[in-house]
Amino acid sequence: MVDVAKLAGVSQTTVSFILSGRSAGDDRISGDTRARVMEAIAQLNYVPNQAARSLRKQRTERIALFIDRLGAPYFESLAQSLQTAAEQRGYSLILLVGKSEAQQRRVLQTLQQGLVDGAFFTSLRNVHNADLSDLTRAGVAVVAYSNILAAEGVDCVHYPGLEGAQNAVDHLVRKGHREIAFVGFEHSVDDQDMRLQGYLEAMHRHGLKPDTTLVLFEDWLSRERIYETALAILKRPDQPSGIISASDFGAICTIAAAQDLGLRVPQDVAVMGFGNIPESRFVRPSLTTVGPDPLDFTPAVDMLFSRLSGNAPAQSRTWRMEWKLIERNST
Amino acid sequence: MVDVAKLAGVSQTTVSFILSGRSAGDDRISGDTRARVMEAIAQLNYVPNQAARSLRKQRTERIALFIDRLGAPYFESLAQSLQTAAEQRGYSLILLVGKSEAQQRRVLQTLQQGLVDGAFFTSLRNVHNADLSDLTRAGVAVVAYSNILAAEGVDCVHYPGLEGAQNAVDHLVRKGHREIAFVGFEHSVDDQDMRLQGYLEAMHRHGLKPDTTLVLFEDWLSRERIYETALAILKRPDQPSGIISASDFGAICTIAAAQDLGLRVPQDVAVMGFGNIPESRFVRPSLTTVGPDPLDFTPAVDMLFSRLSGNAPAQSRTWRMEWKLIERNST
DNA sequence: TTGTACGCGTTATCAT
DNA sequence: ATGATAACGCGTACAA
Repeated sequence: MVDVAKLAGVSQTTVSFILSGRSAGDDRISGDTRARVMEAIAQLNYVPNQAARSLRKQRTERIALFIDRLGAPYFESLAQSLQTAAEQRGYSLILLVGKSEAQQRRVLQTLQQGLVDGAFFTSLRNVHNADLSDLTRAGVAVVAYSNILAAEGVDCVHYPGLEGAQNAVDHLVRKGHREIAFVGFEHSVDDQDMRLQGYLEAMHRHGLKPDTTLVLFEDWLSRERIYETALAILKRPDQPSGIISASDFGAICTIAAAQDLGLRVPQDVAVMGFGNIPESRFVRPSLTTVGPDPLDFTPAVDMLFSRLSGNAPAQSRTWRMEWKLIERNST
Repeated sequence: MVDVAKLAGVSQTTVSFILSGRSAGDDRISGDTRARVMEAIAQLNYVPNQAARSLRKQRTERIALFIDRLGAPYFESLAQSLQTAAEQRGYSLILLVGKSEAQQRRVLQTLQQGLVDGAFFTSLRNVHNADLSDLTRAGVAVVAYSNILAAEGVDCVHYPGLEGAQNAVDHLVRKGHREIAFVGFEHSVDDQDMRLQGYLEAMHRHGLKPDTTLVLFEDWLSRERIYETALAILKRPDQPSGIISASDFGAICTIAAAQDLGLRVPQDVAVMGFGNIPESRFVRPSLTTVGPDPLDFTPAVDMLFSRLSGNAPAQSRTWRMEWKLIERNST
């Protein structure tokens, strides 16, 4: 910046003023000076240094979206919404990925160190209330996609896992099924997801015997593992006639397993999933699923930016997503 | 840091020394002082400020992976490799997403402003040689996944799109097909991808008439659009008996379109894709595809880190990926 | 309309 | 074994 100033024959202050944009509607800098400075900037290929700017302004003008894996389409539209909203407000979006506990803790630490002004957490196993409080205390705006996380000043997105699973069971019962299996994943002590509970309650209500298989959360990420699990279930003597998979991902692998055993879907076994991911419309048979439709995260994004601009209440707010049962050809 | 120093009764310099880890094998700091400082840090919940550290050290100890969309599984394992390698070396990984030209340019700018020390570019339409040169000039280590990008000091990952497409055609011809269509996407002037060229050359070699449909690059991201495109092709009077889709994504939608028209895959129409994404194994029929197997990006990751540590040659290096034809049940 | 001077929170050099 | 001091590059209150 000093070099630019020197070349333009002005002081560094003037350059800074021009770049900070505060001179935009201002009458501070003369058109002539301005032109000379811009010229010098172009000539020297100058770009302001973010670290210095952040240090001085005490904000980064960046936000982060924290996910546990790439390649999961459910949060793709959230990322899009966040990025669009961020750009409109002069922020930029970065994505942070953490799968293992160690990775997630490392990411939390970089967040603490002031990497961004605001962060959006998707449902992550190793992030706890205390972590979120630490962040808000450090002045970071936080929104979390979770049914159980709760911390002062942290806004939450809730999702109807309980009701969704109940609807799924009701749907299959309506279709005449009585042996309905549930394939989900093990949660930690706290069952934040509630899909398993919804399944159990609905089965009980219908007087049906529950039949649950829970894979490890880590394995939930692996198509191979779910395929094998489905295969095992479908080979049992008491083979169910309906399978509810806790994710569309899993449901698709389950359909593959069924077909490989010579079973027709939905005639011999009905399969449904959760999430309404784009893929669910383009597998054959297309997948009956419980999920958002359309997938619009705007309210959640707005919560984050209202916190960033400081006009959000001190207490937490909640936005509850809606999930519908979308009937297609797999049930 | 001053607060910590005060509480521990030492100078700020000492605290810095302890935190920078330089005292590790050193006899500089006495065990006693060290303990007092750590105690104070814990008590005050102190975390060092990244912006200040970056400003002073002139490096961020961060690297970035630049992709054009979430939810595309092809680069998931690259992200994993990068993150693992980064953590081993004390770096952290952030993901940058840019789909539209405007977004990609904005991301390039934040990169220029010193967001990271090194960046890995996946094949992006609006990033050009000049952009990469600008970055290297700014001291950023750059590796690019691209067949045509080339800039001094930028390492590249090449992929065999040409040969891959030729193999695809050969495979279908061997299976007895003569009407083979290619569904790809429009590239900019420069055809960096080479899959179209490979298809054309192989068709010519076999004395077959090419039949290509190119969707807009933007539409390539949309399953709906590719589904419709496939539908249109399969409804033509001169319906092809084999379709090569430039991505597994597209191939899966093509299979759906075929099945919706009552066509059996592969008996009535054979379909194949590119990429060998995990999903390709778990759709039914499973997908014949041309792609890496296993998907191992280690050499590319090593190139980036050797640049970061400064022991890389000034000129560019190249690593050429291998793609195999993986025959499954869709052909 | 422009310039001077200071501080943001670190690390690094040097002196003690 | 520890401390004083000077940058790193920028934004802004205040003076001119």
